[in-house]
Amino acid sequence: MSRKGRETTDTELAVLRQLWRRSEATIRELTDALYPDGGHSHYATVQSLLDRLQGKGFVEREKDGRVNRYRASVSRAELAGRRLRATADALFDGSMAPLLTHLVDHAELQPDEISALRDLVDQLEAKNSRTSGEES
Amino acid sequence: MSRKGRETTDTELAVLRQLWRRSEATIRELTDALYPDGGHSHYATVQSLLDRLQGKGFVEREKDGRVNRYRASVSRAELAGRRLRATADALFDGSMAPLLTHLVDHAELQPDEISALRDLVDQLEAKNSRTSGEES
DNA sequence: TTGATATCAGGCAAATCGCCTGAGGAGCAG
DNA sequence: CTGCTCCTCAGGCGATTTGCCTGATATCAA
Repeated sequence: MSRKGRETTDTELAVLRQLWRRSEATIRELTDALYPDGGHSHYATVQSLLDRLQGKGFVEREKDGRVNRYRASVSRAELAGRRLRATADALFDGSMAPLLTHLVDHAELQPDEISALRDLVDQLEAKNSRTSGEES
Repeated sequence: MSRKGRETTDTELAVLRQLWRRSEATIRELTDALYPDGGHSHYATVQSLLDRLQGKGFVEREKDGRVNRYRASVSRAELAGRRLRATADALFDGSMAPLLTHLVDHAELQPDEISALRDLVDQLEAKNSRTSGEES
């Protein structure tokens, strides 16, 4: 126990972002993307970030010849889910409903997003009425 | 800029929680609630937490005779909004919609919560069609 | 060999966090 | 007054985190 700080820091997240859009990358590629003029030290910085991400289980490493290839082992959506749950736990005793309400009120959705949301609610309602009173 | 760590730590949040349910409290009351067997040192700990919360603008202090009375100057919902926005910024370039979708899919809502959500969507749709194409 | 590159081990300064000590002031009982 | 209790404030401490960096080693090609 004792994850003290955040789950991921901003710089770690910057690395993850790159991995998400590439699905796989070497340290060199990541360094070039994040620090276009970076030298040896920035390379090592990225490596540190990757090490820590790996320690947190957010990144996987695979040797490809002489170089290491990294890929994200957690998706953007998963991370979002973790953060949402963390927020719900911290502020609403684990209940997600207040977050939902807040989002609907403040998300400034586009019309198409609203109708997409409506569809989701419809599906949810249908599924729920079908399985009401039964276990999964 | 550069808020490095979290916006509030867990212990700071514990203090805030107490303030939310009391609306006002002295350090003594907070200490008794958070550290039932706490002595002078825990008292000072709570004071430190309050100082930092005040520095972040989350708490206000008011002298009442000899003692200080503290109250939260940020609501639970506001803090939730901040965290949601931070998550949206970090993971979805500021867009709230993906969070909403994720929640609807994973929050395991109760039937009454679903219908409440439907009502919210209805209102949103109505308001949106009324003001479409105009500024506020 | 020389040079470029990749990897690892380890460390560093700054900041944060939770906690704590110590000094001093105000109030009250004896 | 002398104690005693309670509150406040200033300041610091050790542990940890964070982003960055140095230096050494290994592997390849020219």
